[in-house]
Amino acid sequence: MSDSGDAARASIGLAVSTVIFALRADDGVADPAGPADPTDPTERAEVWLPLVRRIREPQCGRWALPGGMVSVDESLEAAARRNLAETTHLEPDYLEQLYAFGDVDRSPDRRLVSVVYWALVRPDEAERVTLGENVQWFPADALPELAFDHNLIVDYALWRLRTKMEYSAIAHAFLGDEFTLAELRGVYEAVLQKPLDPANFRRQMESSGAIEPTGGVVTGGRHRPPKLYRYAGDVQLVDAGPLTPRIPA
Amino acid sequence: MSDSGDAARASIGLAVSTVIFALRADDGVADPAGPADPTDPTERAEVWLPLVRRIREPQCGRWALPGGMVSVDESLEAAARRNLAETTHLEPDYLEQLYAFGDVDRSPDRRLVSVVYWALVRPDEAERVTLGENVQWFPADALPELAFDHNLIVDYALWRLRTKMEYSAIAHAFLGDEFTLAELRGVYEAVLQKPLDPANFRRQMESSGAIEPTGGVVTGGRHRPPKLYRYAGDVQLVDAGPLTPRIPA
DNA sequence: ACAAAAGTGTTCGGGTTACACCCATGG
DNA sequence: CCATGGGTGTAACCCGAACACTTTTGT
Repeated sequence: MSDSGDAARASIGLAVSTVIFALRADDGVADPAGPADPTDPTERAEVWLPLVRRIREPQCGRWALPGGMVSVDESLEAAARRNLAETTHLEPDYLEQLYAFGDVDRSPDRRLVSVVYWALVRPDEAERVTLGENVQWFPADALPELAFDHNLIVDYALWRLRTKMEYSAIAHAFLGDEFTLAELRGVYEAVLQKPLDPANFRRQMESSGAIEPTGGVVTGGRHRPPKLYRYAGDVQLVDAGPLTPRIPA
Repeated sequence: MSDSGDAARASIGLAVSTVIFALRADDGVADPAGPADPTDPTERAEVWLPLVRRIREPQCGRWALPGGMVSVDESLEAAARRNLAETTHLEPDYLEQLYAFGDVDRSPDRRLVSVVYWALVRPDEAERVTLGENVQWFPADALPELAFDHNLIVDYALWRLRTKMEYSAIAHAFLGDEFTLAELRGVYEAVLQKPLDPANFRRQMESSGAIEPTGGVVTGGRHRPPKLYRYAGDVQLVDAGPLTPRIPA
């Protein structure tokens, strides 16, 4: 944090990028008759993310994480949100810093340091992403070769998502205000890629105090109507940065 | 990660800082009138860190984290190591990125983004720190008012240290190659600030597979000679950055 | 022999896992 | 009445906390 220093005069570019995760059913483009609703998170959902195609050198044509340079008058998170809105029209509820990537040779052009964020968005938010030649969704586990070190970055973000899902309450960022336990369990199963026991899952969630019943139910299914839940306000997200309130000792 | 952009031309300063942790006995130098009661069973080692005094504006005279600007030809971690060596002569074994701090108003001077690292050093390494008017050790839990947002940064680093101590194997970074279980337990007790049951601690460590006996013992104490241990090579540090090998699914 | 710390054994209780079983609804 | 998922009950198991107890040294 000391100022000046000769070496600093040659400027280092400062950029932000964001790994955006959403849950989508594997609708299978090769199977257009497929009945699956891509917005239904309960139907064997998977983790997807939107990428943008680079339209200039270097790495022109390659898919890359959305991002851009940081302005002098905006914070890192503000820069991430601005770039997200500009490139994908997304305004995620959950946005957390992931890591600062700063290897000397990570960009073949000029020296660039990228502070990378990761975001979680709900299906209805994901709908708003303007698709086209330049923006498209990809399944997180089967990405093409991306620009720069972005494959490494996505892998790291995926690891963080899965690790954090096990001890934190971030799953609700994929859901709306009200949800059934089956939907919540579907989020966990999609991210962790393994089936969970419905009975034990219910008890763990209820005893954690993270959720509370709204009183409503969902009718229309060919079975007993499930209760609706909402997240309790005092949910601890744990380590969403230095400003997160800590659990008292 | 896109290039150019008008807003980027006004340069943003990129700095690195490091929070260095070491364990020291509270010798009570700062409190000569009442050095802790030697019979007090709660007395144990504490977490200390070295700070440097700023010798120019802004915030001249205030204590601050060691750090400096990043050169165009060095990675972020290399910049952290270089600044550490220059200001404190430390070359820590354990060095991990903590967070990138980039609020617009965090430095009253010009716009500065700091990528902060945290390091753990052994007592023999800590000895090498050149003390004087400009460098001094402070107990982590009783810091003076530091420059800029460095109090916030240290608090966050402390939280990370204590959180990670509970699920990772970073404690060995405070110790030499060989150590007794009492010494290892002392590290945990100092960082977590609570006594641990020696019997259960032994079993947890032995069953974890993180340590293995060297065969040697320590003679000279007025008691049964304790066995010496070393860390097994395959210790998982967990989330020391994107390049850390992940636990297989 | 005694003190002190190393090291072992055992019990207890809370939490997780596995799975049997009942409930409510649409067809 | 049956199929389907929602929801409850329960026994087995695992693991950490607590603590009594034995071992081995120096004085």
